[in-house]
Formats: sequence, structure tokens, C-alpha cells
Amino acid sequence: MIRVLIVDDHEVVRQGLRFVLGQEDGIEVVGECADGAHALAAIPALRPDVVLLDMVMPGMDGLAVLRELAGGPAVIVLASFLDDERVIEAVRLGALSYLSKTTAVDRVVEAVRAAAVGGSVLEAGTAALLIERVRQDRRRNPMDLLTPREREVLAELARGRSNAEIARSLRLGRETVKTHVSSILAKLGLADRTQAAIFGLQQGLIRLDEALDS
Amino acid sequence: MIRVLIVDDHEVVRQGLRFVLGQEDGIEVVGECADGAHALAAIPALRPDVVLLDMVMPGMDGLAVLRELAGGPAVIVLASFLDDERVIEAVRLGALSYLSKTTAVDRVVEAVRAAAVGGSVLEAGTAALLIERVRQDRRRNPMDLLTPREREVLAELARGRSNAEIARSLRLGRETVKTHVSSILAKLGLADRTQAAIFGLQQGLIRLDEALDS
DNA sequence: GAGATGGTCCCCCTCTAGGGGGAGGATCGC
DNA sequence: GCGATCCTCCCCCTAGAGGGGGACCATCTC
Repeated sequence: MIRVLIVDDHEVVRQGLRFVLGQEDGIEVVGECADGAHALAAIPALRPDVVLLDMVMPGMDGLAVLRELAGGPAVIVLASFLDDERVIEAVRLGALSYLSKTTAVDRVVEAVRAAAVGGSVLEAGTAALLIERVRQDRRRNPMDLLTPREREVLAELARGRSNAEIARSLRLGRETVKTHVSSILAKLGLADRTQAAIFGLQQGLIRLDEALDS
Repeated sequence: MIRVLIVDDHEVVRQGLRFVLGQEDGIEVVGECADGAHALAAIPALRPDVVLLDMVMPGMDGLAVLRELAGGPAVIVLASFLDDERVIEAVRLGALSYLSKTTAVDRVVEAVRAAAVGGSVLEAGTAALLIERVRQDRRRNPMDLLTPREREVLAELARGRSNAEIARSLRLGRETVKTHVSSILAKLGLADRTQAAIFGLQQGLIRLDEALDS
């Protein structure tokens, strides 16, 4: 008997999963939780073999639960979307399968049975993401090309500041700022400061909603 | 008997809703669809009184379906998140209720019964959003100040393009682009094209990850 | 008809931005 | 010590950006 714990903040999803898994031979749903904290508290008593874990939950999200669960029961992550970064991170943290909620329920059942013996069920989209990541790692993060000072200047660019403002902000001469900006453009292969600003935002140096403030 | 149609790409959600609603007196689930196009095709034959509509679906999403459904059956929108813009837009398009999937199933049943007689069930979060929107409308969206052509130019700015590139892209003279850029900066109170680009990204004219792509 | 608005293009002007150099000082590793 | 890297600042030069005008034409409104 495979003991399954369902962790999802959506009641309809929990009911759906319980209903589907309940009809399967050899699978028993031993509990369900609406958030990560309750799940971690309940696991010692429920002793599940497999945890079906929602990625997006209020409070403690799926990744946080995964971190705490290292070495415990097998985990299958259920997500509404295949968010690139989260897939990678979840797999790194030991998730066996990473399924979208759009997946046919048969696949979920399949993943549960596989997880009970340490196996994985990968969707086409997930597999593609993992491969893409390996590819990306080869053509390295362009940010590594920049010196610490250049990264500071790039962050200022991403805020929408002029050379003179950056000079004041970082206590530099305007000529020095120009030198850094030129290096940034050359190293990243960008045409002008506007493209640099966009790049900085894409890299998350500055949150989009906190740019332009001031 | 209230005839209900369930439209959601997640099979587990459909099963969950069918299970919950099926236990209610006076409610009958007459069908379920996995995407918007099938839903629109099936509605004339199924004649539902109430449509439970998922906001996020592949292909034709919830808003698109709502647009086509104007004047038809009552619609209750189900969403994973309370996305500000979508809530407003959905309500504007005639959705009676806008519920999060984290809502207790009792509320869904309540919303279905209300919708059958033209009523609404609002969650606290949704109500707050609507109030906030009314507040925002007072201090007006700055984008309304721009003409359609200026918005196009602003989108190009947000891509990181130069005046010459924008001119080629929009089939304009470079002087004309300069005129538009100047108007944009003046109307929005921004200092230069870099700030305009950031503003355009914040407004969602261009997705951050698709900026800079050539 | 007059007026307002939006779109297109032009001119002149100033100033910032950005490329291409040079150069001194600090730190680190060999 | 010596090379490498980084940070700082300077000069000259060109091209682009941005402000401030003006102009023509179309459409819509009153």
C-alpha cells in the first residue's frame, strides 16, 4: 500500500486528487494539508511514502517545504505552470517528478507509483526545460564578465539614472561613470544605456517596480 | 434545476468541481470542457444557466471566452490568483463572480446559486481590488495621456530600440520618431528614453523577457 | 466655417552619450 | 619585482538625443 499525502491550498484540487487516487488499487490517501507548515507537522505521524506537493501556496511555498523534507518521503511537485526557475530548483532539491496540473490524471497516478520506488515521470515540457538549462550553463551567465563596480553602475542604469546622477550617487567623477558604462556596453555587446538598463532589469539587479522611484 | 458547465484545463479541478456540485440539490453539471473554444461550441447544445470559467487556459483564455459570451449564460470566473488587471477586465466583461481557487467550495456553490438569479459573490480580496481600482481611476492612468501612435513608439522604446530603428520599424521619418519621443517624455514627465523604456516595461507594453530580442 | 487633435516632417540649437585613446594608483598572485 | 586586473580620472571627437520652434494635412467637433 502506497501511503500518499496531498498538500495543496486549493480545496477543489485536493478533492479531485483524493477522488482519483482513492479509486486506485494499492494507493491510500493518508491525509491532506492546505499549507506547507501543516504538512511538515503532520508528516511524522502520517508516515506518507509519497507527498503530492503544490508549488504555489500561501505562507510556506512548495520549495520551502522541499528544503525541509530532504531525505524524507518521495515528493512529486504539482504546479499550475512550468516556471523555469522553479522546475530547476525543485529538481535540485530532490523532487522526483514535476507535473503540471494540466496533466492527465493517469500521469499523476503513474508518477505516484513511480515515486514509491524512487522513479520519475517527466513531462515533455519539463524535460525540455532541463535540457535547455544544461545548454544555458554552457554559454555562461554574461554577468560574470562584469566587475563588481560595473555591476553597481549597471544597477544604477536599470534605475533610469543619467551619468551625472550615477556619479553623485556612487561618489564618482562623471568621466569615470562613462568609462564604466562603456565597459558594460562592450562586455555585454549592447548598443546603448537603454539596452543596458533593460538587461539589468532582466537580470534582476533591480525589481521592475522599484525602478524610476526617485 | 441549475444547469452548470465547467470550463477548466485542469482535469483534477474539473473532477473536484463536478464532485462537489453533483452533491448539491438543484444543481446539475451538464458538461465540462478543457478549453475555451470547445466551451463556446458546446454552449448552444448544453444550454447551461451558469458557466464556471477558468481564467488561465491554453489557446483561448477566460477573457476571450467572456468576450464571446456577452449576453449569454451567467459566468463565474475561477482563477488561481487575483490578478488585478484580469479581475477588473472580467467584471467589465460581465462576469458575475470572480473567485480564487483557494476559496472554500461552499462559496463556489453559493456563487452558482447566486449567479442563476443574476447575483454576485465577492471575496474580500476581489472587493478590495475593485475599490482600489476606483481610487486609481481618480489619479488617472498616465498612459491615457498618450495617443495610440505614441504608445506604439513607447513600446519600441521599451524594446531598447534607437530612433533610427523605430523609424524603420514603424515606417516613419527619424524626425517624426523624435517628435513622438519628445511628446512621450513631456506627457509622462520623464527625463530621457531610458526612463521611458523602463516605464513602458512597468506598464506591460512589452514583456520584460521579450525586450532586447533583436 | 473655426477650432481642436493627431500624425507627419523639417529646421536650428545644445548637451549628453559613447568611442578611442592615455594615465596614475591599488591590490593580488606569481 | 612584475604583470594582471580593477578603479579612478582626463582629453578629443562624433553622432545621437532632446528642446524649441514651425508647417502641412486629415479628421472630428462645434
